[in-house]
Amino acid sequence: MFSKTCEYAIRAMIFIAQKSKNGQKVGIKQITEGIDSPEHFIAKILQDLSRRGLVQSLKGPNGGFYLEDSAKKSSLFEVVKAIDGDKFFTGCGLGLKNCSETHPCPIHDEFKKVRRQVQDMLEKAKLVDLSEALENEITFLKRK
Amino acid sequence: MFSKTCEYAIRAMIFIAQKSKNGQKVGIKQITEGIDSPEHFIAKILQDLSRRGLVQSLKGPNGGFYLEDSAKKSSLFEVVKAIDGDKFFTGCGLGLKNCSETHPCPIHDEFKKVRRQVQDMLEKAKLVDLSEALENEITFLKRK
DNA sequence: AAATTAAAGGATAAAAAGGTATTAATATCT
DNA sequence: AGATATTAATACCTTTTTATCCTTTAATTT
Repeated sequence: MFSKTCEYAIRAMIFIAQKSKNGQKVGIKQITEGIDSPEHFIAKILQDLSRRGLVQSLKGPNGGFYLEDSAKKSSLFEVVKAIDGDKFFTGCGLGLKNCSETHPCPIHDEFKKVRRQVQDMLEKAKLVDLSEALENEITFLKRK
Repeated sequence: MFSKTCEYAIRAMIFIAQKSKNGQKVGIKQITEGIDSPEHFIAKILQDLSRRGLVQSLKGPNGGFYLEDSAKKSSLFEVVKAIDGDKFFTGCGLGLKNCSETHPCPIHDEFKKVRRQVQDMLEKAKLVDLSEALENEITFLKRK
């Protein structure tokens, strides 16, 4: 469903959300450790998300990644769009260029329903809430 | 959602279903033409599906691909599983190895719902029905 | 000034997508 | 029956995209 890059991005964002309470920041190494991902790869992904303003960062000692309050309110939908683009949410399920309402592909209507549901699910998934569930150990990103 | 290979596979299978009425067969070139796909690539995909018994083929003059009655009843779910595997339908949405009911990832439950819906949609999508809609020009695989 | 940490850019590896050439099977035509 | 034409199967090669790694630079604190 998502690219590997996107899976890492989602995991990292939820992790950062969890760790960045009252102004705390979290470094690449901790993130790598916390979500079990390749260090340099996640660094590059976060640079990307940082440029787009989805995550904040600070260099230097005690620097790291963190989320402003406004960023904590963002949803997985924004993360997914930033990394994987919106092809899934707007394009044809069978990859046809000229698929449309008036010229639909064989799975046009059904696919539309499904992707609407995916989008709903992602929009409802706010980083604040996800990180809270993580904090309360209702959900997990790593082996116990 | 699906790999490009899988998109081609689905398009090809629906096209073959449409063309293989009363024992007729359809060659690679026609398929390529009919679904707008790279010739040799689709050939390779069909070999794969043929080995798995999802499509039938015959070499030689007037040879080509066709579907037995039983194969026409198969659904897109089987096609997708044959090409992309069942990772999407069984694996974790965030790519976690050890995600489970008792140790769920942050989107575990929601993802389960979505993928259940995708599977339902694919299981209901039988090749016979899809090819009929195509025949009646209710749906399309190519530019008009 | 020194130490720390992210940013940036590129190098390498692996996987997916697409292409080429050869071989095997089958029908048709002598 | 045998030769020929046709068509899918097989094996291998190239390109493109995705994923991963490494090295250097820039910013910030102490």
